[in-house]
Amino acid sequence: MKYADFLNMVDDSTRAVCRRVYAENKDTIKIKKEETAIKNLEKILGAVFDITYEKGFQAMSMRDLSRRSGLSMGAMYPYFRSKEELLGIILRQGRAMLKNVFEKFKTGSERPEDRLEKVIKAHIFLSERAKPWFYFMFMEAKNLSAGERKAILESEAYTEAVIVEILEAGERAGVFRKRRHVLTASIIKAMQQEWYLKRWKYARRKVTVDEYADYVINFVNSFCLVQNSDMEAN
Amino acid sequence: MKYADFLNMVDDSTRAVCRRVYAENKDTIKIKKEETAIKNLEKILGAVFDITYEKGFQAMSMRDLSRRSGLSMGAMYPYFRSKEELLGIILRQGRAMLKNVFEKFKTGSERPEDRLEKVIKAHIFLSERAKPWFYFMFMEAKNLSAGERKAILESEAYTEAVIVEILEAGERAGVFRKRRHVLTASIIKAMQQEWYLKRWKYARRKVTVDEYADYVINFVNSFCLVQNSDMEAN
DNA sequence: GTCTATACACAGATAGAC
DNA sequence: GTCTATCTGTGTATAGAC
Repeated sequence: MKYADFLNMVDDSTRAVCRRVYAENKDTIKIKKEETAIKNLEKILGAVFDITYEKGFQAMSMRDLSRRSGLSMGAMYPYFRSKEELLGIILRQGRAMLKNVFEKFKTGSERPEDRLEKVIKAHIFLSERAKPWFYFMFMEAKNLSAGERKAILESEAYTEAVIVEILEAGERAGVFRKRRHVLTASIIKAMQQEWYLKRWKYARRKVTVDEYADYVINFVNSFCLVQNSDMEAN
Repeated sequence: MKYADFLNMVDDSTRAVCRRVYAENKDTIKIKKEETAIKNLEKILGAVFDITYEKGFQAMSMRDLSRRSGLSMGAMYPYFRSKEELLGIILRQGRAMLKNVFEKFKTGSERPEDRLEKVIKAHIFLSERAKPWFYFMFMEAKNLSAGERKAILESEAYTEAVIVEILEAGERAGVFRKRRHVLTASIIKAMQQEWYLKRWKYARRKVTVDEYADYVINFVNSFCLVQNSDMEAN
């Protein structure tokens, strides 16, 4: 699977995501006209990601956000009751995106080595497609209320458990070596995170997401596969 | 090399670090008595790390810091001119710790595979010894002034370059495979970061730093070392 | 050296005109 | 729906007593 294939399988365009955000928060968003709401949500969320990437969510003032989004303070607040609620909306949506993709890609193939590759790549490709969301979720996860924090941890545990399950199935099937699968899964997640946490590095070096994903798969297979026949360099 | 061996080779106890912080900032710190200064620096830095781990440096108010450190506002400010300068002092010291350890461990052994192991482990062990410093440096690196930001990037590039150099030497010596060494080095760094970014996870699972470091070395060697089957094929 | 009290800028949030 | 003007709390930093 290549990134181009992935894009054909999911619709996580900015517009589509904002439409979902609107639909799922209709009770708190005070704007009635859907088109207006989606258009402004795009401006607001885009501005949040830009500013947050530069200096973090805490350091972003609502005046910063107003300036960058092109909306006045009075025009923004009908979209959320408080800055903290805005944070919650973004994190909830981000988790939902990740979970949806995992549900879609964790099944289907029969061979464990194919399932592993699909799940790892799906995560990396989604983080490429929705880079600002992933960067945001990681960086702002620490500033959360108890409830939000719990949700993040559960989301982390879930994606890790999916990988562990695949590794165990592969060991039973005799294609993966006996390892400490929980540790392996953690390290795989670290490799995936690297992609969206150090976005500037790979952009500057002109490493594509397909190259990176293939490199990770190769790295993981060297360690996990029983017969180590990765003759293909890179 | 085990963590216990590492601890015998470096002195990065809280006290020793605070002594160095005082020595290197004597021009801006207004306290004359060294003992008083070091004692209070320990309180201040400890409180900064505690609060920052919970909610980030930006969200930490100076009143928070005063309460947690046990010093009044008036008693803290002689140690730094502003909150931003406090940030700078911590980051500068953290970079120096990392650089010192790298300089110490990157040479010595002759065989590239031993050098690689030593450098990887030294980084992980230092991050264990000085966990709050590393977590802090990673999480707060984004909120920096231009000068500080540049220094962080150079520090990143330096540690990566050391690893790349070892991988290249190993390839020339015929012990490491031909790979995209820059990508490998990036991924190794991601594995190292995992240890101090997800400290709670490994603490809860009772994974020791020696276990983690050995697992990483094993993972990396699977990918990098020329295998017996390869040599037979040649 | 360390304290308390305070200056004053800026934060998040809202009211009310249009 | 969107604007400007404004309320009120909290932030960083300092002055001056002890």
